[in-house]
Amino acid sequence: MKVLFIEDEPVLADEMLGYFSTQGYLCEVASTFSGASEKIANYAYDIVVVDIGLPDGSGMQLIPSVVAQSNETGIMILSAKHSLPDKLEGLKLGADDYVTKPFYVEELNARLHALYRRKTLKGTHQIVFDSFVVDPQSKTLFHKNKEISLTKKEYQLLLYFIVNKERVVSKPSIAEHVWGDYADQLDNFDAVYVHLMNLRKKLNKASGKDYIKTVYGMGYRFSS
Amino acid sequence: MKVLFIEDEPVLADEMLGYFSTQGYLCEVASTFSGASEKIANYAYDIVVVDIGLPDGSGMQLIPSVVAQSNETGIMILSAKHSLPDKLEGLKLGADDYVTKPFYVEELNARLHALYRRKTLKGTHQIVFDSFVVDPQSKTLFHKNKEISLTKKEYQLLLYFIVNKERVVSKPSIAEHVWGDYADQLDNFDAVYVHLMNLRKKLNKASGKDYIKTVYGMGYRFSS
DNA sequence: TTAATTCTTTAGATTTTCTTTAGAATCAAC
DNA sequence: GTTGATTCTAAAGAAAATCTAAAGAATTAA
Repeated sequence: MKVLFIEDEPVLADEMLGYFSTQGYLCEVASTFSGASEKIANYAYDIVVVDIGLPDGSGMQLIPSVVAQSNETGIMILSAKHSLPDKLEGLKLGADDYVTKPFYVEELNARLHALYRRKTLKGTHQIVFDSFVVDPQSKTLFHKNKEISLTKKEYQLLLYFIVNKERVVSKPSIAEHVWGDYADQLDNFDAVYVHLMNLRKKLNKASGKDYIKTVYGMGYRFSS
Repeated sequence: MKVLFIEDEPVLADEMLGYFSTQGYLCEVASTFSGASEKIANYAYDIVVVDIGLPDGSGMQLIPSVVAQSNETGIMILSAKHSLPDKLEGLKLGADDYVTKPFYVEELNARLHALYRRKTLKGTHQIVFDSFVVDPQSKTLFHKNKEISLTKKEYQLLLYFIVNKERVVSKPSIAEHVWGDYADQLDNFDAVYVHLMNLRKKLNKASGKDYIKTVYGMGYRFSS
């Protein structure tokens, strides 16, 4: 689970980072409004924990941008006890829950867990391109209501192509994003080739169209 | 919505009663452990709000009896700020959420609303899929009026599949939801496998159909 | 045109994941 | 406590996915 903590108090930020890292969360911290904005715009998080009181702006204003980015991301508000109107306002803006400062990290942990569970149950957000539909929930691909079974690697490849639609992506960057840290262990790009071709064939077979075009010497471009 | 407030402080009890009555709730108050026990045993509530600190016993001990009475009833704990262990204990016993004293009634209101929504989603009466019927009350499964005996784990598995019908659920999420906090203690997923296969066989034997399909590398999908 | 590079395709080896079975440990009812 | 049912562990075999390798095709650059 990937969590972004937006908190300007270094002591509290450190405590949360320390605790939740050991709990197996993938943690990131932003200490300013602008820093948080940038992270929200560029990365996807399962949960964003936002402190309302920030030095350079109200965390409240961050909530809509999180919602806009992905409504699968859970939003947890941290706020001082006496600012109830803030909390209610936050919930209205799309936050899912809030915890009052001061609090025990264990309590926040319990709430984050509950929030995550609730969120993962929902999220029927689907990605559409041409006559294809990708359902991230079930990690399946449909073409005109017919399911096209993809292997894990093929699915990840497809997602990376969709994210970079109409752009040329190089093999090294594909390797890095689909294979992650283990990309170096691949002696060559044979595996990339093979999975790419398999995905290409499946898409072609279902639709009769070539979605993945080769850009010789550069990489591949996915376009509809 | 019918709510039982278990609270011994008259001032707070009055405040809640006054506020929630105007909000259109059907409210009842119990100020002692014994009084609360009696009400729980004899009436059905949508939500029970229970204060942990009561003069003649811990509200904690009331939780199991509420759960036993009906697992459709939502349970909200009220507790002092410094009694975190109590709260966690309460959640383990089956409570759904908690609010720390002191609190604003608006906050409690927001939480009760959220809790109610969550609870009513869960479906109460009987769950039907194909020629199967699940009766959550008695926790039994029927196929064309013939009872199919399920073990506890198999029943929980089935329920989790039904909730996530037509979606792929991963083994880790199955482990988390069926085995709960103890999921980590399972060294591997052998147990998940075994119970899953047993359930699959029972469903298949009764109906001749395969309801649980394997999605290689992803998990399983339950579909009718 | 030719050589070098990059890409495609295929087949089989390797690894991972799933199924099945059997028996040990645990739990619950008597 | 004893018994029976349930749950968990372990291990072996099956199935699927992934990777490797190698040969042929396409593209580019000299």
